[in-house]
Amino acid sequence: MQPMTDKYREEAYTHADLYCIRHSAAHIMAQAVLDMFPDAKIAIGPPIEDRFYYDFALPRSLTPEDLETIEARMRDIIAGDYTFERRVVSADEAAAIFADQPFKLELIEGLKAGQFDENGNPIDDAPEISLYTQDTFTDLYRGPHVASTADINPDAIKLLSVAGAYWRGDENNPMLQRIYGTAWRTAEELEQHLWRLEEATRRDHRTLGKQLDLFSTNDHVGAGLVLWHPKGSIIRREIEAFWDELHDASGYDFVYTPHIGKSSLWETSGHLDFYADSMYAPLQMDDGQDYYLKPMNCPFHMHIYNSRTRSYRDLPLRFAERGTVYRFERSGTLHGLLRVRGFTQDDAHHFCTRAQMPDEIDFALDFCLTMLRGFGFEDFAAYLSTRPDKFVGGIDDWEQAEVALEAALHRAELSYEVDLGGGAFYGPKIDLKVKDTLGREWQLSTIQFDFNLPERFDITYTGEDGHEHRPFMVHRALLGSIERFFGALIEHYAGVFPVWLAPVQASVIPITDKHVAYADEVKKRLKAAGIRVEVDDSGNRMGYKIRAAQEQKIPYMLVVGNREMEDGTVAVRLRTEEDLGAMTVEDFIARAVEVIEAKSADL
RNA sequence: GCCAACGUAGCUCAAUUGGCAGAGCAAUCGCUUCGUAAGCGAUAGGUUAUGGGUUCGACUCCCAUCGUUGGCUCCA
Repeated sequence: MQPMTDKYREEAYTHADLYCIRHSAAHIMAQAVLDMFPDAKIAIGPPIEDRFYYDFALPRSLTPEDLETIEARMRDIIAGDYTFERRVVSADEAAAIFADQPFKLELIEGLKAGQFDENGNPIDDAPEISLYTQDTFTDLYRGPHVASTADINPDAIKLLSVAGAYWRGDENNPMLQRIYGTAWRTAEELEQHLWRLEEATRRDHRTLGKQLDLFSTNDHVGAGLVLWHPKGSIIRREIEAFWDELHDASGYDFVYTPHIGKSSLWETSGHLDFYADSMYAPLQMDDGQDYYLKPMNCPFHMHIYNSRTRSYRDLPLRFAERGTVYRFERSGTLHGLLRVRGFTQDDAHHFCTRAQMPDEIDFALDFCLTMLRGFGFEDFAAYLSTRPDKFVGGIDDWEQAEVALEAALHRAELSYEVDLGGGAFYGPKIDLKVKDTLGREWQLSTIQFDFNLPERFDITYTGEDGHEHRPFMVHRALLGSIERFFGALIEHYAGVFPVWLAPVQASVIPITDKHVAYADEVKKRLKAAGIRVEVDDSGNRMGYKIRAAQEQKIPYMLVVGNREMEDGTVAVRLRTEEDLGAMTVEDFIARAVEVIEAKSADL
């Protein structure tokens, strides 16, 4: 279980040929853009995961047609078989070469001072300045490149999109135009990559949410505020029922707290100091008080803790709540269910003594994995974030907490990356991401120490020694937000939910109107067994009804005609297109109930 | 918030240079009563996101607002 840092990852990629291919492709693209816009100012153009980009300041906005032109020009340059020639120069020489390229001059200054490299990443030492030239284009780059432009496969490159990006990632800087492209060794690899992109589109939870009638948002309600439709709500209720069941079995106390609280509460918690910008504006009432919609549940839980004296005998104490919180996220950041303004955190706060703390973390991580595995996620990526430069609390507490987090990761046999100094100012944390069937990572769970709020709310317990002590407090969210989790779940399953989550589990399909009464009878019996079932009594033919059920990804289609009516059976067709033939209603119920109770992925 | 694109029927999309807003699916009503992914016909459905402007005339051009999308920034 080796920790793998970002730096290590980047190193590994640097030496791979795809890194060279993409970086070289970026340079070729920059040359193509300069051919088209001789006055263009070029910024940076690094390879990134699966792709590359280059940023430009251009006299006008690029259009999708421009991308085609640029791509065609890139193929010409590739066909030209121009060598990538490396040259080491002094900073002054470099400055002379890039005299009319202000972004490059800034980078050269950075290289000279040893502040950041040619991609704008922070570095320690001043490296030598090397240039690469192909044909008419020269760029700053440490290397390596492919030998010649002809080493790029013209059938394995594609420009993907154009987007705005701030120079050096700082929103106070000018906005540049960024062209994203992708480059691979072979046309097959490119094809595969494009297929993955299409597959991601096919699984898009926003599209599926509409098709399956799961949820919507609405101009009249407000951006980032989700309406859960009946079918989406069924899934949510199943998620929540499972969540309740596990929490009940694991020593949690359930709590409920209000949606708003007085300004003084958020002053005490510090939220108004740090996060006022992303909180909804206050409700100003006649009592002279300002009330705020809650951006977090913690302050309320603090007050529940503080509502009486606590003994070490009470600890560990675990308050759990699915609390709906509101954050006024910047408009440009909203995205389907994944980034919204009103969402339900599956929150819990653990309070424990110093001695209990390591076990408490073990417990929290185990619990987390149990829950996520229950939803069919098997592949996890863990991230440990440690103490930043600015922090509150004692260094000893931080160190013990970090040790406990790391030990829990080892015990759970999770590989993880360490983000040194990446923790929040109030405590170190573990973030857990799940990988879906396409290998994409979804940030869901977090287990996070807090050395700030216990202090601010002055929470204590009476120890064995009769004195007051400060408990350790841990925030913990497993699914993160129910909305975001739902989005991830939709995409993970591509809307083809396991039976226990499927909004409609069985569709009874009468072949003609004569069979509707029997279909209703079947429905009644299935319903009594707790199966979510509907009868398709539309005037359509059987084939049409099957198609309709198939499109709604309903797991079981129960066809009933004369034969079934006489025998008291149903003809079972699965959404996998497998035909199980006729079986008695009791047999079907037994099978379905077993699958549902086991939360099985199979039908 | 920033850059860019977009917003037409419940859904997916058309509509020539500014000149009568249309199709498929879904819905409704008929006909059909059918054996494992779309039977036939008819009807209805619109202040073209909202508000303003230019014009004889605006879905089309301009401005503002709201929303969506791709990114950037942010994400307690």
